[in-house]
Amino acid sequence: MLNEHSPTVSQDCSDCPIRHRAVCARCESDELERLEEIKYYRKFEAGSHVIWSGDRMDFVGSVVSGVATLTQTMEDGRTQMVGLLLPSDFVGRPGRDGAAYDVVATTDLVMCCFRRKPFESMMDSTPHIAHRLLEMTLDELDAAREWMLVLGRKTAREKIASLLSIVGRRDAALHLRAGTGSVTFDLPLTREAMADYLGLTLETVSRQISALKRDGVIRLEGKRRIVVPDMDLLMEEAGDDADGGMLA
Amino acid sequence: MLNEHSPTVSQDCSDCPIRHRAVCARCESDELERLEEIKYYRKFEAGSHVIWSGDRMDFVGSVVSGVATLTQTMEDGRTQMVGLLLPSDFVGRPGRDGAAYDVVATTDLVMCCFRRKPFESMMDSTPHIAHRLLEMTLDELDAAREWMLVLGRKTAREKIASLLSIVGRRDAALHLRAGTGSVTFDLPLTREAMADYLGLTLETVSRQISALKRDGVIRLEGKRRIVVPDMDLLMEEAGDDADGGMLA
DNA sequence: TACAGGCCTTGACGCAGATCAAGAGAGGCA
DNA sequence: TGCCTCTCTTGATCTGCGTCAAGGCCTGTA
Repeated sequence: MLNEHSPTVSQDCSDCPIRHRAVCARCESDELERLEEIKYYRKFEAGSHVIWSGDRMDFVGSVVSGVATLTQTMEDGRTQMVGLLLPSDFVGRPGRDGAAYDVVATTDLVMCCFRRKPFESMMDSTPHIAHRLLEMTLDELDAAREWMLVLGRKTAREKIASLLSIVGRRDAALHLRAGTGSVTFDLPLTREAMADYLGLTLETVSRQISALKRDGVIRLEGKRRIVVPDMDLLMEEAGDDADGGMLA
Repeated sequence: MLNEHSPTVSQDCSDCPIRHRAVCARCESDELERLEEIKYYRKFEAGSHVIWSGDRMDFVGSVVSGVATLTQTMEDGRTQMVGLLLPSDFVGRPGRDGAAYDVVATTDLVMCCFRRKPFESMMDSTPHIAHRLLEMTLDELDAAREWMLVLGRKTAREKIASLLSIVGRRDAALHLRAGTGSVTFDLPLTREAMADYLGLTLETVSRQISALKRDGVIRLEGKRRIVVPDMDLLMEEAGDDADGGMLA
């Protein structure tokens, strides 16, 4: 839309990195062929808007690579992130014309898109897609509720630890590594974006990250790469039970 | 379960008060007949648990009348409400064995229940149910995200106003009254439950309600009945645009 | 080499809301 | 009638985080 530099990319579903986690995960090969006919790839540069809140939304799609955020903004400028979109996450709401939130690429982003109307009719005809979408939506609802606990009841330190543990676990799951012991991952968010996620100010985020570093809970390699020597310790700092939250 | 006084109630779907809003809203009469065969009513007394977090969940269902809450509790006792279940709302997660949250009746409650397994197979065979459930889940996700903004970025006064405006609008929608001008409704929550919903303490809730009363934004008839002389004013106090949130 | 613009860190101070504490209503029950 | 319990209100004080402000680091540009 706004971004003129959105070349399309051509790729085959069979070697798609999110083939088994995205909305198409349950599709049989014939269903996949039909999807393949209506899909197209779009690239977004870091910082660009994928969707503007209130705009008409004529496509839905999956994040293939990169990270995007879902944010709400109040009239006076206060903003709250309400979703963090990582590879395999679904964007868009079938059955609704307008977008309810801003979607912004925080890194370079590749999305696998479908025009909304054809996708909606495919949903009606192929239960595997509708079923998978329901499952993913229920997972997102769980994640949102987990986040309500973070926003409503956790301290600033616990909030930071919660964010790191969630991203760490998602990253571990994506790369099929164990979600315990030492974990290293990129956190592709500015301090301000983290603050918007956690309902904090960027100064408080900075202070608490420094404190966790000082206490040996995390190490930084550069500004954005996080090393967690002991994932269990981090989760304890997050105030979660040892068996963690309910992210898929 | 815990409540020994759970007599079943017999009722016909055709004069069910939530017939056109619940998970069965889209069902044709033959589908309704099949649902009617596997449904049963349960009553819960105010204060009793409908479901305990972590327990095996062998039924799903709809709230027919009354109010229930969905809450999470941390090990040290901090609790956050993550859902407010009003008539027509769906309880339970098809495809998952264990309950993720506590469900507690805050008033006397009537639920229309289905055993989980039969319901799941009906979902597979009747797309109207699965489709409606997806739609309701997407609405709930929107409501949860709306609530994340409330929890993360709003002041105590705005939080109270937001809660009142959401319950007021839901109540107006249920009784098919206009959602503007003067509105009166029951708020069947204790100050503590409101605090758990809003990420506040009960003292702050009490103080802010007194302040809104003092400023003429609301009036109380008894402790639980709220009169909102001007719904637009309340929504302004909530920090929402005049056209409000996105609750269905 | 110098300068500008992002992004991040750290310090000082203030305030919204938490905490601690006391007491008032309003049933329910003997 | 009196007592108990549950819920709510209000006051006094404390504190975690926000706000304001200054400066450091890194990258890109000339």
